[in-house]
Amino acid sequence: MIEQPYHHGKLREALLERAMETIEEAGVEGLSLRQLARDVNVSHGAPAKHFRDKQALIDALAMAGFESMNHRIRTAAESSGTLQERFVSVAKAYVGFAVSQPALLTVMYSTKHHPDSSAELRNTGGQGIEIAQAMIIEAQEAGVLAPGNAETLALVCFASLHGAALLAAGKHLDGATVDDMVTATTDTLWAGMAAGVPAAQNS
Amino acid sequence: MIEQPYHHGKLREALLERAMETIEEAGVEGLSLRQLARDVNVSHGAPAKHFRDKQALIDALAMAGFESMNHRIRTAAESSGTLQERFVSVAKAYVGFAVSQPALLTVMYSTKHHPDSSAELRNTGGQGIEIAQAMIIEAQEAGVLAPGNAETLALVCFASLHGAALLAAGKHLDGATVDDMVTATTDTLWAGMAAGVPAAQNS
DNA sequence: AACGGATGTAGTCGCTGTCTACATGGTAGG
DNA sequence: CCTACCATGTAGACAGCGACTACATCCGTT
Repeated sequence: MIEQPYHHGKLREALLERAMETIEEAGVEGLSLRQLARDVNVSHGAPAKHFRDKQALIDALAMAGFESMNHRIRTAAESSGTLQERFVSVAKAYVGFAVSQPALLTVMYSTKHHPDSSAELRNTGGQGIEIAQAMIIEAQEAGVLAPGNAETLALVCFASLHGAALLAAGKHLDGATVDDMVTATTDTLWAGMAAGVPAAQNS
Repeated sequence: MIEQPYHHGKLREALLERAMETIEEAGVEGLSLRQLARDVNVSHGAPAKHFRDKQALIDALAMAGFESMNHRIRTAAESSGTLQERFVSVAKAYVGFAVSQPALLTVMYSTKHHPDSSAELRNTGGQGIEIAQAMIIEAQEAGVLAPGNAETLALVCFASLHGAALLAAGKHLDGATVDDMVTATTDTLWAGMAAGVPAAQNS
């Protein structure tokens, strides 16, 4: 019989790890602090010493999710190939993350975070857009894409892929494959950005 | 003093109406059957006679949401103007709905509906895509848009606007206006669909 | 007028998040 | 060395929740 030490030692990490598993199995609303405590063999009040709130734990999950996501996006952005190929790479990285951890993505973009966490989350969550924006600017300067407001275009690309990711994560894509969906989205967006907006060009 | 009749009479509708208000004020997780019962002056067990479950009530909310949304989209699709103008109209109708009732939209696209409700919801929720698809086919036949898989393209458009809607609803658009966002998205998508996918054309 | 189903009430159960008081154990200062 | 402190864990309590049950009331049918 192994004696459990009075202090767990790495309770915070253990809670986060187990919580990650739980939300993917049962969703956020299936997450219970008490059950979580039972899962890691600790009293029901112990988690409160590391997360003042249930929401605080969820915020920490979201934060970890953004960091993991940003890492995947960044490595995809640094891949080799043409600008368009790297653009597609980033898109697939994002949607791939979303599909692999759909519940986490929902938590990350949930509206109700603690005020203090919210600022930090917003900051960390915006990095994906910045990377997309940098790629668009680079393509515009290279003449591959038509001129245009890169900030807005990056937001459009991000939003579009975000939508595709959420639909894929929620299994709302009827017949289409996730990969087909991403390819079609990036192709259409890239073609649209390459062509530019006709109305703006006529004036 | 007005005597309350023993039977409420329209309890189901009253519950749905109040629940709509509540989720927009406090989110789905802020919705409590007991509080709801108190709000409409009935006992805490009364709602169970109309919704076996809390989830059943939420499913009913989602269903009502889709019907309301479909109505808005359909009227927008029947507006006058060029195909592109009608396309933008539909997009604005969708995003407008999303922004006006963000919590409801979240509920509508939530993953965990009852199995029986799920089929009905999926059916009702797909109408928006069908409308988009019909418009794209019409534009392709008119030669305004390049040929291409209309079903996939409709899904791409829907997903993109869905993403924009969710970001807008969740206040994740930093500086950009919702209207700017929709305009930029539809412009880019339309231009992309008009140009077609170069890779496919080269072969 | 009597029956029976639909609707609402009241009580209970186990579960939850949060709060409190207390126990434990590592660590730094005298 | 030991003592005081603070972070960490335990144990108990509380109100609120969803769901279930037994019972009350109303209303349409026959």
